[in-house]
This record gives sequence, structure tokens and C-alpha cells, in this order.
Amino acid sequence: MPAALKHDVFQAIADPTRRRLLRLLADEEMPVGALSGHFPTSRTAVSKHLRVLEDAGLVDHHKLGRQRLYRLRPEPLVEVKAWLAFYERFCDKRVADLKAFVEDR
Amino acid sequence: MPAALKHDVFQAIADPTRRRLLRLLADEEMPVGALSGHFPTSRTAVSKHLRVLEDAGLVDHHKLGRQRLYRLRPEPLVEVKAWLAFYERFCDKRVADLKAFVEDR
DNA sequence: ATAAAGTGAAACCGAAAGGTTTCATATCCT
DNA sequence: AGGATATGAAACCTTTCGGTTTCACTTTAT
Repeated sequence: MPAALKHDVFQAIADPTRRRLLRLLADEEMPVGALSGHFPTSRTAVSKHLRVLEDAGLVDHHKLGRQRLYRLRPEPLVEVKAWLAFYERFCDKRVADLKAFVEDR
Repeated sequence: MPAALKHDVFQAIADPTRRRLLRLLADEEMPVGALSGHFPTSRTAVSKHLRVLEDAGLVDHHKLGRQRLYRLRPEPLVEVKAWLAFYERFCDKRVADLKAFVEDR
């Protein structure tokens, strides 16, 4: 188990912008500039979101030239999965519910 | 689709106190007083957390005498489950069809 | 050598979050 | 009726959050 992370996973995925960032990084690793192009906010704001995600262990990065390539690290999501599993006996998963989620992205 | 909820599910479960509240309510419905006994904070603070959970559709309540009995409503958690499912392709291939669905929209 | 590109750090700001205390209201008990 | 119980609403405070602007640093290009 990695040392104590500065940010909680639940808190990290609470923000819609951060969830979209994870989604973007699921396809391929990307530099900050490319990522921030998908958001109406400043590059600096996106950079701070990436920091939160990194503190939660959900992304990491390596330098390439003057770029910083961010990469998805989905492992910490198992904590959410485990938490959710407890409640699964209550819910039924209908695919219809996915539609609402997809709108949100 | 249920009417627009005032609070997001992801945001609602981001707080540890609220997650504990859900867990307590999973066993049985409880009045505010009984719930707040499990926390170091004031009853009013717990009451406000319950309000957030209710706004997210994760709990509801009915009155019984002078008490307000809160009850777990786990259905909105399917949204989290669906979101999470997308990332399981990284460790589980069986969700390939789910992934295809999400990418098709 | 100099300029431009890609980025984080720092300082700052307004709004929201989480907490408390106080007060009002409804219900139960005697 | 009068007092205790259970609770939300309101007002307020402090900290955190998401955002911006400015600045410094590193790497690439000319």
C-alpha cells in the first residue's frame, strides 16, 4: 500500500472537471496543454485539478521535453468499487441508468 | 428521469461523515438523534449532512411522532457504479460490451 | 543568444462547505 | 396547561475549493 495520499479518492472524483480529465486520459496520455483545450477554464486551473488527481494517485506524469505527460492510474478506484459493493445488494443495474451518466460524461 | 436533484451523488459521497451515515442507515432507518450519537459533531451538523444526502436522493425520511426517521435510498449509487464500470476495462475484460455502449452513446 | 512554448508556483479572490450557537416549532408526557 | 424531547431554520464563522493573474523556470526553435 502506497504511503498516505494527500487527497482522498472520493473527494478527487467529486468534481466533474476531474472526472472528465480521467476520461480523457483513459484514451491516451496527454500533456497539460492538450487537456486544457477541452475545458473553458484556464490551463492553470486544469493543472491544479491534475495535481489533486495525482495526490489521490489517480494519475501520474513523466516529463517529455518541455511537456508533462499525464497518464491514468485507475488503481485507487478499487476503493470506490469496494465501498460501492456493500450497497450493491440494494440496487439493480439497469442499462437504462447508463444514459443519464453518459450525458454527464 | 427523476426531477433535477439539488446535489450531485459524487459530491454527496465525497464526505466521510456522509458515507458513514449511509452505512448506518443501511442497517435500519434511524432518527437524527440516534445517528448523531455516532459522530463527534453537533446534531445540527449531522442534520445538514442528511439534507445533502436527501438532496442527492440517497436518503429519504418520514415523520414518526416528533422524530424524523431517515432511510437509505441507494438507487442513485448506480450512477457511480456506471461511471466506475468504464474504468474496469483496465483490469477486467468482461465489461467490453459496457465500454462499447458508453463509447457509442 | 534570443525568443517562444509548456508548465508549476505563488498570491489573491469570491463562493461554497462544514461547523457552531441560538431560536422556533411540533410532539409527547405528566 | 406546562415542561421536556426531537428537530429544522437562520445567522454566523472559518476553511477549503475552484478559478484567475502574474511570474519564474526549463526546453525547444531560430
